[in-house]
Order: sequence, then C-alpha cells, then structure tokens
Amino acid sequence: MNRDTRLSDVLHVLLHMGQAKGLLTSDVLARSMGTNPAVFRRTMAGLREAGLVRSERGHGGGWQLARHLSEITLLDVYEALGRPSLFAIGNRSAHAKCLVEKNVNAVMVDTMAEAATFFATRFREITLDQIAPRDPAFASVHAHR
Amino acid sequence: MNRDTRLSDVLHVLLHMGQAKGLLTSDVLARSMGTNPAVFRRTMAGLREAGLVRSERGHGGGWQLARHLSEITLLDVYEALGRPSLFAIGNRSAHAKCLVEKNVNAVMVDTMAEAATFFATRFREITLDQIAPRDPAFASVHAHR
DNA sequence: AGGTATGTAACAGTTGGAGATACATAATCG
DNA sequence: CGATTATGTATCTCCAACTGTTACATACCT
Repeated sequence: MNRDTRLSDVLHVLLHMGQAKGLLTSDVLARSMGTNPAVFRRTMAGLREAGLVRSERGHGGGWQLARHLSEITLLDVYEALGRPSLFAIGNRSAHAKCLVEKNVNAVMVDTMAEAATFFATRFREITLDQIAPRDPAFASVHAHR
Repeated sequence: MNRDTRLSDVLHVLLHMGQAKGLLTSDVLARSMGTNPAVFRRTMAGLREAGLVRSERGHGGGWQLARHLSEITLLDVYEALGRPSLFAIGNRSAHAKCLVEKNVNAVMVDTMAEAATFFATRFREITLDQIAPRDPAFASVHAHR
C-alpha cells in the first residue's frame, strides 16, 4: 500500500512559504514538492478554504501564508487536507453479524481510535515554526529529485 | 486507500478455531474469512511458522491452534503476519537533502514511531481469550457475506 | 490584447495487493 | 496401491484507488 504523503508534502511547502518574502508560484512549489502544478493546487485547495494560505491569480500571482508559522499547527494542516485516513489496517466489514467478528472489530476500532487521538493530540502541540530550520539560508525553495 | 484487513481477518478465524473441537479446513475457514482457500493459506503461513497454529495435510487434515487462546496476544499475531505497516501516511522520500524536508520527515517519523509503540503496547496487553464471546454458541464457524 | 497565473474538470497511467488458477506434495481410506 | 482429500505455493489476472496529465476556463497585470 502506497502511503499518502500529502501531509508531509504540504508541511514541507508551507515551511518554504514561511521563509519566502513574496508570492511563490504553483510551478515552483510543485517542483519543490516533487509533483506538478495541477496536483499541487488540488492538494492546497483545502488549505486555502481553511484560511491557512492565500492564493493570487493572474500575472504576478502565487501563494503565501495567511498566518504566521507559529499560528499554524500540524492539526490545522491535517484537518485542512480533509483528515486523510491515518491507518493502513482495518476491518473487512464494518457491521458484522457474527459475534466473534463484532468483538474483533470492536478491539480494532477502539485501538485505532485511541491511536488517532494520540495523533491529534501530538499534531495539536506542534506549530510549524517548531519545525522550521533556525538558519533561513537552508530554507530556500528548490526542486527535489 | 484500501485497508489491510489481514490482522482483523486472522483474529476472527483464530477465535473460531479456539472454539472448535477438531481440525477446520482451509475451505471452511476461508469462507468464514470471506475469501478463498489459497488466500487463506497464504495469510496463515506466517502464523504456522510462528508456532501459533498447526496444519495437517491430506485426508482429514486442516487447522488447529497450537496454543490456548489465553497464550496468544494480538502482538503475537501481528508479528506473525510480518508486522504489516500500520500507517496510511508517510514521507515521500526517506532521505531528503533539503533541511526543511528533513525536519518534516523527522517529525513524521517520530510521531509514527510513538504511535507504533502505542499499538505494540496495546496489542501485547490483549490475549485472544479476552476477545472471545463468553457464550460459545455464538462462536460457531459459518460463512460471511 | 497579450501574457501569466490560478481553478478545476476530465481523462490516462500506475501500482500494489487480493483473487484466481494450476499443479505439486502429502496423508488417509478403501 | 490407486483414489480421494487436503495443504503448499508459484504465477497470472484483475481491480480499484490514486497520482499524474491534459485541457480549458477564469482572473489579473502590463
């Protein structure tokens, strides 16, 4: 199963945006993310709706943060992405008739719910400025791979 | 993203095996699991190697537990399955050169490692007899879906 | 008007894993 | 011993979800 890298990708890009002075285009940011502009915009749409970033159209347009890095938590970003599923494991059928299967499902669901709570708690504690490198020289936007 | 249901599936089947008196065939157990015998055997191979179950070939053959339900933890089963990956999220590249990306990766890896520890701890606490229904009448093997 | 950038719908390509098939091996029964 | 029944496993097919790609509309600046 291929992992969903959108959260990681978006955090990466947001930190670059936090270091930039002006607007950065989808083209530049998509390269930094290792994808193409259309995928980038699709991915960032939720963040714009959530008010984490702003985008400007037309000539001279691009993207910028709508809040300071210290005012954005990982949980904000995760939720703006639409709370993508965290786990690669799960139950085959949600509503089993078999009592044995019901019990197994309950254990799995409970455990995953607790783990999800752990993620949410941890994500809420971390603001983006805590992840940013101290030396801004290392934070310049550039393409990867 | 499709979730890996093998852990849930296998727990379900193990509980049925714990209730059964004799051997149960791959055919019967696969139906209970909602799949076919070949997939079932492929899935159970690790559990046999780990010594959690035994299988007998030929006429009258089938599967049985090698230990009592109270002596099998969820962690035992999870490890016997080859420790399938727990998370649907992750980083795009494991070894980034960009310092920003490195920091993001580190946060993700740390958080996931802690969550994985939580899963392992919880799985170690739970033995299969704790999941089994009290009334064995409900535990008879039968096909689902 | 022309150039540049975002917004988004629609289509194509990829891929990982489940399902399916085939056949070898092994054990029991008559 | 041959027939039957069951597991062991390699290999192929199939499918669905998601990424990537393309196309085009919209908007803004010069």
